[in-house]
Amino acid sequence: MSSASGEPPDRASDLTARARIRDAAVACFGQQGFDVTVRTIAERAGVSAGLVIHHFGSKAGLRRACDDYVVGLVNEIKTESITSHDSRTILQQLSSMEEHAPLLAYLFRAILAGGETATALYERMVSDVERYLAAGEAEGTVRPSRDRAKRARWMAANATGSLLLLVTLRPPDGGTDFGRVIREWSEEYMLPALEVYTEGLLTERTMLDAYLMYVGDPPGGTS
Amino acid sequence: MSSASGEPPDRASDLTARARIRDAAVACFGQQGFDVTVRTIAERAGVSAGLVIHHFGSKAGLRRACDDYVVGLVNEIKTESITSHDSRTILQQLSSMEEHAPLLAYLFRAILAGGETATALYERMVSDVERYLAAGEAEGTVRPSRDRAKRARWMAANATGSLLLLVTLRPPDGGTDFGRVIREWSEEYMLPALEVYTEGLLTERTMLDAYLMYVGDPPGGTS
DNA sequence: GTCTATATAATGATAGAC
DNA sequence: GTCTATCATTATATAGAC
Repeated sequence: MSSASGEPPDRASDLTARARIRDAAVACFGQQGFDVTVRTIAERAGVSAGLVIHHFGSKAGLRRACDDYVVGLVNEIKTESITSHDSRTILQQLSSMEEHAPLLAYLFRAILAGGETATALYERMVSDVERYLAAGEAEGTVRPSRDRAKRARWMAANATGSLLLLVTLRPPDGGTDFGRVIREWSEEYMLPALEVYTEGLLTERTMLDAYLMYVGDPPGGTS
Repeated sequence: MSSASGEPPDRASDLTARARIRDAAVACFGQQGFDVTVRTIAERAGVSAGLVIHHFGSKAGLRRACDDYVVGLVNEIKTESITSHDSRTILQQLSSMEEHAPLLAYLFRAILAGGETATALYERMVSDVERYLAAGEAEGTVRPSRDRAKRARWMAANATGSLLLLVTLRPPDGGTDFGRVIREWSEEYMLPALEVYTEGLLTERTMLDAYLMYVGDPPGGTS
């Protein structure tokens, strides 16, 4: 089913200048944000600025191509890890692999910049969290919530947002080292998070009950 | 101690074009980020672009002036609320006042953009949270943490980060309505947060104990 | 396919009239 | 103090040679 002998394999077509430009763009966008110039990207890819436009039409076109490429890669990684029954969130999965650091950086730049792709990627993270919460509840390690979807959204927002904050507040000279950021994040927030998740934060139920009352839910359940 | 009768009051000097430009800049920066053009700001202030530069030297100078102005205002509000024994975090205090929406928007844009001012403002939020945690522990409503500073940092990061996320992900056509964002934030995250804070998330201590062991702390305390 | 040279547009900043 | 007109720079995008 392959071609005639002696021919190079088909996927070598992904090593053309077009692919090199795309890879360079993902790296540049991730490290320096979407304000990088086309010239910088071209230099990194070892081509001229004109060629970049020639292949992608415009800088916006290049951005779209990068979005598609990154989303596709994330999908691949997700699929792969699902079939291997890996029960970690997409963030954990990605951050655990050093080779995916550029991907992660791009992802966070995209979220930082807003827009449709950012929303889509974030929504995927939310549903990941919800799935793992459901699994935890099923096996009895996670207390059921009155609203699992909201809890998932809250936890995803906290994780993503606090990481976002680390990325933006520490302006690492000239380029974001995502491995470092993730390490810093887990070292800094693991203890307080586990503490509150295990033992709670408040000693009284008054605030929760007051809120439940306020939104019309009877406090204490039905029993 | 005042000047001769008939003169206009001194603080009228804050209503000059310079002040109008500064106010317009704070609003524009807050709504659209720091990429807004000087011309846009000038138009909003009702003056020419040249006058903006004339008063502030450069766009960077204008940015600095806005930073100083906003930090000053935040200080005022903080001082005011401290003397009135208001026990809310700076975020809560600011968000409760509709008239401060532009301030909040600017603050978050500054954090989003990174830099010294952002770090300073964020550190202030962190120490706010730590102070309120200490007060809660003192009056017995908050469970003491093994590391209060880290807990404060974690909670501040979650609150600020999740809000940041809302701001960036919902690209409100042409300008961020911070009142709406804050309302959405509290409606969305209040229940899951209170739930976890009151009842905890995990049913077992295994993860926490394993972590404490890992970092060298004996689980379960000293008794 | 790829490069060099150039057109075009936007923006920050300057100069000088009023 | 304020405006208009203009400059200088930078960046995207185009045109045409090779």
